[in-house]
Amino acid sequence: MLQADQLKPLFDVFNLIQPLSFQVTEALKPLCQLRYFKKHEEIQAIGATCKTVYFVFSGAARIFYLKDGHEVTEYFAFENDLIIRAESLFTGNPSKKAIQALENSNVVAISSEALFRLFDQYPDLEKLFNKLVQRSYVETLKRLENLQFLTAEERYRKLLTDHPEIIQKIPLKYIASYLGITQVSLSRIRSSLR
Amino acid sequence: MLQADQLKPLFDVFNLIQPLSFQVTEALKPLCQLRYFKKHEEIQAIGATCKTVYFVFSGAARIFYLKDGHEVTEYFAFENDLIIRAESLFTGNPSKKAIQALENSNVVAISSEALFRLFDQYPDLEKLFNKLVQRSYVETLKRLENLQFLTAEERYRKLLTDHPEIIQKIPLKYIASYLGITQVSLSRIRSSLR
DNA sequence: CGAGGCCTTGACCGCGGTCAATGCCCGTGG
DNA sequence: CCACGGGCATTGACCGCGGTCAAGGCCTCG
Repeated sequence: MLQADQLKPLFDVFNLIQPLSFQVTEALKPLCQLRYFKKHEEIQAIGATCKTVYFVFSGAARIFYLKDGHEVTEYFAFENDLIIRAESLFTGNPSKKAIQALENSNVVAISSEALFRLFDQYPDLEKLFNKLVQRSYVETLKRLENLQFLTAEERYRKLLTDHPEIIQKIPLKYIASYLGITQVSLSRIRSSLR
Repeated sequence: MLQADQLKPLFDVFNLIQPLSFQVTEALKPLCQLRYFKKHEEIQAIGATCKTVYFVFSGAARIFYLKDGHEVTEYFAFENDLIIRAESLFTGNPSKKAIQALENSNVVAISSEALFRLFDQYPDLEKLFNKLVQRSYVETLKRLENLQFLTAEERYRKLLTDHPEIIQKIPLKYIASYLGITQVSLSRIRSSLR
C-alpha cells in the first residue's frame, strides 16, 4: 500500500502544471497504484485496450509496436513522464502498442475510467489531464517535423542536444527505431561524428 | 454578421462529438466570426502567436512552414475540420507556421482566450474542445507512424485510401512535402502506379 | 568458458534527392 | 483571338544516404 507522502514528488510536478486543491489531491490519491516492474518486463501487452494512465515514478519505460516482425520504439518515458497510448485511450480501440520497462521501475497506474469519473466533480483535475495531453501532442508534433525533413544524422544530433538522457541510458537498438533508422545506420552515424 | 442558423452544420458536427445544451450553444455563437478568404490568401502569418481556433466552414486550407527556403505542408483541413497550431496555442510561443486558404473559403474564427474563458461556466464546451484536440493528436500519431517506417510509395498509397479528397483537390507540390518527399519523387511514384 | 545479445564494420544496392530540360495549362495583354 | 509568360507536372541523368546481408568483436550472464 501507499505510504503517506510517497507520491509527493509526482504531485509536486502536477501542481506546477495545474495547481490542485487539497481536496483534489486527496481524491486522486486513492486512484494511484504504485506498481513495480523489473527491467524488460511488460507493463501493458500489445492488443490490450488502453484503460490506464501511467506515470514513471522511478526508472524508465518505452512504448513500442511491431512492424514487419521487428520492434519500432515510439516513445521513451523517464521520471514523472506520462505514458498513454493515446490512439487507444481516446478511441477505445485495442492498441497495437506495448509498454515495457527499460529498467527496474516503479510506475504509478491510474484507472482512466475512475480518473475520468472525477472530472465533473473536480474541473481542475480535468484541466491537469488535458494540459498533460496537450504537452504530449506538442512533443509529437515536434517529432513529426523532425522525421519529415531532417536527415538521420540531423535527427540524431537533435536528440543528443534535446534529450541527452535518452542517449545515455537507452540501448542503441531502441534509439535507432525511435529515430526511424536501423541500428546499423545509427552506428555509422555515431562513428562519423568522432 | 451571422445569420440565424448559418452555423448549424458545424454545430451539428460538434453535437456528435460532445452533446451541447442550448445554453452552451447560445454562449458559443457570439464568439464565432465567419470570415471569407480568397484562394491562396493567408489566414494567419508566420510569426504570429496562435490565439484563434479555426474551423473550415467551406473550402480548404493548410498549415505550412518554411524549411531551408521552401514550404513544408503539415496539415490539410476541409469542411468542419479544426485548424490550430498546437505548438503555439498550448505554449504561448510564436508559431513558425502559417495558415493559408487553398480555395475560396469560409472560415469560422473563435478567439481562444474568449473560448477558454467560457470553460469554467460550461464544462461541456471544455470537453468538446479537448475531444477535438485528442482527435488531432491521434491523427498526428498516425502520421508519425507512417513517416517513421513506410516508404514514400507506401505513404502515398495510404493517403490515396485514407484521404482521397486530398489527392483529388490539392496540388501535388503541397502533397509531396506533406508526405515528406519532393514533387519530383511523387511524380515518379504516381507514374509507376500506372 | 561457452552462448547469446548488442554493437560495429564492410560490401553492395536501391530509393529518393538534386539539377536541368521539356511539356502543359491557364491567365493576361496586345 | 493568338502570343506570351509563369507556374505546375513530368522525365532524364546522376549521386549519396540509408537499407540489407553477413562477418567479427565485445560484454554479460549462466
